[in-house]
Amino acid sequence: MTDSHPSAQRDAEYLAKLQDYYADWKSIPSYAALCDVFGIASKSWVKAILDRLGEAGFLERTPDGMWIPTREFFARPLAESSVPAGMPVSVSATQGEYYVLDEMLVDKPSQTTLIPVRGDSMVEAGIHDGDVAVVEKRNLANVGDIVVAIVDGEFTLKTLDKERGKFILRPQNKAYPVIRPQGSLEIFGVLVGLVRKYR
Amino acid sequence: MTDSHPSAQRDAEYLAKLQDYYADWKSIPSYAALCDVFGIASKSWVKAILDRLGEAGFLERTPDGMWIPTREFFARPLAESSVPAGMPVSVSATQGEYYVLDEMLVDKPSQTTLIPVRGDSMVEAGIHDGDVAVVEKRNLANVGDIVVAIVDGEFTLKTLDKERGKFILRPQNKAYPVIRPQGSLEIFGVLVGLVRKYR
DNA sequence: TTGACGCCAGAACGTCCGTTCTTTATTATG
DNA sequence: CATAATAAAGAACGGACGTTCTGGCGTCAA
Repeated sequence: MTDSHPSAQRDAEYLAKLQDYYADWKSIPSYAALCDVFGIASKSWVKAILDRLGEAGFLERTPDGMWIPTREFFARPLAESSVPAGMPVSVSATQGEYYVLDEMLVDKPSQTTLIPVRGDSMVEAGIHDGDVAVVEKRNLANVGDIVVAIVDGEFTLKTLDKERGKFILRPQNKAYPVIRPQGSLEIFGVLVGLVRKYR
Repeated sequence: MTDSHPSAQRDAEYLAKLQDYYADWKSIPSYAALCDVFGIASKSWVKAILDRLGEAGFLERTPDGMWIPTREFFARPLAESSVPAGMPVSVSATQGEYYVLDEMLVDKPSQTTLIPVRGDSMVEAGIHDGDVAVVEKRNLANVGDIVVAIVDGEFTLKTLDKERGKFILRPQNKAYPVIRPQGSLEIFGVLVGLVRKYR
């Protein structure tokens, strides 16, 4: 392992402040503005901090010299269930499991779309009204997949099943009927992820 | 409706180029660099373009005068459920939709962590074994929030409730008992989002 | 044919920015 | 107590940046 700077913990605080700032403004400001963000008074020290964060892999520079965030900048720790309350999360200790939510859920960005879920026909699969479905667009699916099908010109989210050699759409709520499409069944895509926002 | 400028079509091209640039570099460069991006030679015209994109709602300025993208800038294909069967949904894959999910679920990156859910004590709230909880770390929560509490040195995900003036942790599964902590209750964080990955 | 306007280039200017260097306070180390 | 490393402040400077103003085209209507 290469040298881990002695300023690792402090840099983690600075990184946290920068991440929060970026979440608000989607840009990395000037050194002068970063003085306020970091709560320090000298531009040269800000530069030193950014240089270290750059070496640590959280920031890059464009050919013009502008600071930009890297993929690591957006990653978040995936906790083990046994993590104690302390929570240091030092900069150099990044080799744990980190995840970017989009990368986790989206394999093929160009073929993935987000569809809000309406209704409660899939509650028994844990899919509620207001959830957002992450759907990979393709027209082939396997029995057991949850698919977005087009029935009567409307999207519908159901489990794909087979009955006497024909495809059917099975809701996960006993109050809803099984859909047995006459003729062909048009599949828009396959559910690959689900996202819910609280509050 | 206000006046729609005559330069609308050209501005759309400029916007597209800027979106592509932003997807690559995650920043909006200086006017001089934008001359190259847009393929024009005068900074003043770049400023005029950005001013119009700002008026159109695609860009904002920070208090320091720096240009930043707005939510409109990241227009992504969030389909309406009533969309008919045609479905182009061919938004170019180059757009900044890469970090949209993160942005949607995470307000304060530095205080947000991902915790895998184990067990089925919250199934009736649509939270299943294997889901990933997006948790904002703080020790204050309101009654009704779903919180990550620390009980016997282990994380547990429960709904926070109050009973006879004391906080209790209520599972959303009739097979599990309500937890009535003696003494104080240590709250690790509040559930702000949920993510599930299929297959 | 003449303005009026959209589109763009170029120059001028003051200010702010990033860099580097020097200096100071604080903390470890022995 | 001495020494060094760390953490930060501050000044100085050249250049880049954003802004504004002026001017040159092309085009379309009057």
